[in-house]
Amino acid sequence: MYRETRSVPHPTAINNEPPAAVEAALARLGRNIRIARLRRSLTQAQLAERIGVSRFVVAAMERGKPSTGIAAYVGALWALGLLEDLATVADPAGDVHGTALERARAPKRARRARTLDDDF
Amino acid sequence: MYRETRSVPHPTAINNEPPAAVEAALARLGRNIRIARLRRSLTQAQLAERIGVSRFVVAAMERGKPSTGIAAYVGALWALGLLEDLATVADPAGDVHGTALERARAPKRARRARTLDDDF
DNA sequence: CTTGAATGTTCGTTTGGAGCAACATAAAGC
DNA sequence: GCTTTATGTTGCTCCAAACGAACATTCAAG
Repeated sequence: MYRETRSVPHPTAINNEPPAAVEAALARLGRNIRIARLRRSLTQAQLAERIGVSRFVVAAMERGKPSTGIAAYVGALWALGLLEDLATVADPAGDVHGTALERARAPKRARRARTLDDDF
Repeated sequence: MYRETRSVPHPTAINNEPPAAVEAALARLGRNIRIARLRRSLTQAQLAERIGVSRFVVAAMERGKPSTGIAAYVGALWALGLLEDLATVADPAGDVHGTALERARAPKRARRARTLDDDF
């Protein structure tokens, strides 16, 4: 019997009540996208057309809506010529924890690390 | 009549067939998240629990699935201690187009810019 | 090598996201 | 001021994302 994770139907927690830090990050990202759009004198509808979604999705993104698909966000960055900014996100080269702690390992699967490495 | 945007039922284009650049960016982001997770010796299920989703969502993210909600991705960065990497994305301060071309404007709404500024 | 755990994969069910419409509001430009 | 147009908001329909379960596969550690 084997509980995969927990028992939630579909109302995903992360979408309904994201951690404050996540919510703040999304809000800022949305604001940034909005500013970039306005600087380029694009309407929500125009940006939406370039991305291939409705204007409501653009509006939702600019409010930092958590449940909107990531493709819309990345598509917006792409349409605004800001896609390169994503390259540094979670980049292994800049991952302090990684480069410092790993040092010659590259496991393809995780393994129980019940050591004192419980960094949380 | 008033056509808001165009007539697509729901199978959003951006999710089904993202531009190659977008697809590549998502694939890389997924790989980066996976590497960061493995470096921290976390299983997909463990990371999923921290985020508040099922392990399948984590697996989907690591494959760069476009239609997965952005909250899951940002939540993963958060759970991995990499949230700060998002701060620079679409940051107005680093937006070349903006800082150079704007120079003293902050419109709250877009307006027809039919000039030769059609940067696309 | 053996074994157990992590990951991949598929299926059915449920719920919410995305599209569209219609209208309200507000700001930009005259 | 007035007009135009971008943006906000609500309600509806439809489809896919997320869940859970069960099983196959593949790696890691002993």
